[in-house]
Amino acid sequence: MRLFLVDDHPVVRAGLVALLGGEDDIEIVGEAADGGEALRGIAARKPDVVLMDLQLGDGVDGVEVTRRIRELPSPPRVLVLTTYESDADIMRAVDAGATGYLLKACPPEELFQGIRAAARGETVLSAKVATRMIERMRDPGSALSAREVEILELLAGGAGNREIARRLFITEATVKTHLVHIYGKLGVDTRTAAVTAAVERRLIRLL
Amino acid sequence: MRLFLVDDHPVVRAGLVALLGGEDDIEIVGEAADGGEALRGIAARKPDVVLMDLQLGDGVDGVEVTRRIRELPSPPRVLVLTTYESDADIMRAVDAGATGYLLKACPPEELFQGIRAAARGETVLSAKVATRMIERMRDPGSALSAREVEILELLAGGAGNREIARRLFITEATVKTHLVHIYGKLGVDTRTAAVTAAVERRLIRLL
DNA sequence: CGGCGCGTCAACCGATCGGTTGACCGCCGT
DNA sequence: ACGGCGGTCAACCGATCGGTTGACGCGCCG
Repeated sequence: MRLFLVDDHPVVRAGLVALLGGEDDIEIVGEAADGGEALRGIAARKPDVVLMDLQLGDGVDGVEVTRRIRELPSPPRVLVLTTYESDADIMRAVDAGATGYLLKACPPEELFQGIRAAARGETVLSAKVATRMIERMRDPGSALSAREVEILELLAGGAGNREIARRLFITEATVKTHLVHIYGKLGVDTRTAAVTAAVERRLIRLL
Repeated sequence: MRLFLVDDHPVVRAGLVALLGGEDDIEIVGEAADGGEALRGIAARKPDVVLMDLQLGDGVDGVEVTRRIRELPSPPRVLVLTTYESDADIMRAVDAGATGYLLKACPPEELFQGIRAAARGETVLSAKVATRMIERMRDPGSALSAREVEILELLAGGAGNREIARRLFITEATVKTHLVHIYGKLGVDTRTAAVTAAVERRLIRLL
């Protein structure tokens, strides 16, 4: 099987090469440190599976690169191998066409099996990632409404209830009602915690 | 020179072993995936330099492990090798006694030279980290103190003044004093705005 | 030596926030 | 047509926060 590596850390690429060198059925046909290199290399080397990090450093998002790869003619499977397990990252990666989602902290054997499974077209998730997903399924009510996200964005800017009310043309009372709902859905109990929780889940974006 | 690796990712450890295997003057005498393993291993193997990741996964902070290592009798140098370059991480690591701070994204050659420099007791910083530090120096007025950053991090977690006080073993009054200073330096006037401002300036990192 | 910045603490005040209860309206799906 | 959900508003209370003033000890640097 032909494998292509995309990771901005030389150390990680070297580690994958070293680890996978012992697996006879896996051949590493190329590496890339950023999105452009990845797309060019993959078009040229025609791998079966791409191992993709989501944090590519140069500001490029691995999710976008994944999407572009999947738009190629007869595209390879893309297996995400990254550090974090935020549900937003997982959802976005799957949405972009990723075949699986593994964590860098997983034991090497899980990685080997995951790559082989991905090559067969199977969906593969790290244990921690899988539990996260089903927890999310179980409570679909935790999705924030558009209005609540709007409130959250102003919240992140440091606005007080009064200012949020003014900017959204509603009363302070309504803002407080929304906040209580947001707290409930995010599992927090202060405005500041709500902001960080929302950022972690990529519900809102800073800057 | 005797080197010890601390990183919770098997892939990264394998990568370091592979990369450093080509350097004749560097011998890897041990590895650890978490804080406890690290302290036991280092006490037993007596390395000259420890390569330390700050994100150790099991909830343990690499900074704390670094501090403990430096409290050992005739401690090894600790060279931090991690993914991020937030001011908070850098300052806390240096404060804990780290000899240097390198980024995983740095070219291997920089890593090799860094390890050798650390063994000689020199302070070594990645280029990006160094620029960050001098930018800080140029405008000391707006630079937050280590203590203030510590407060900011708890703030970002949604902690109230009381909880911050409890966790830092100081009184609520002191926390409020710090907050006023932080507001002044960041040019904001609420706690939530302080968090977003700090994140944007990469003074702290979420998650 | 004398500042100066940092970190610590105290007491106080008004403003704001967190949380609750209860209510009304409009839209959507069964 | 009815129920459910999202969005709106109100009034209330205790808890917390924001901001101020004033104070003390410490280490660093000129």
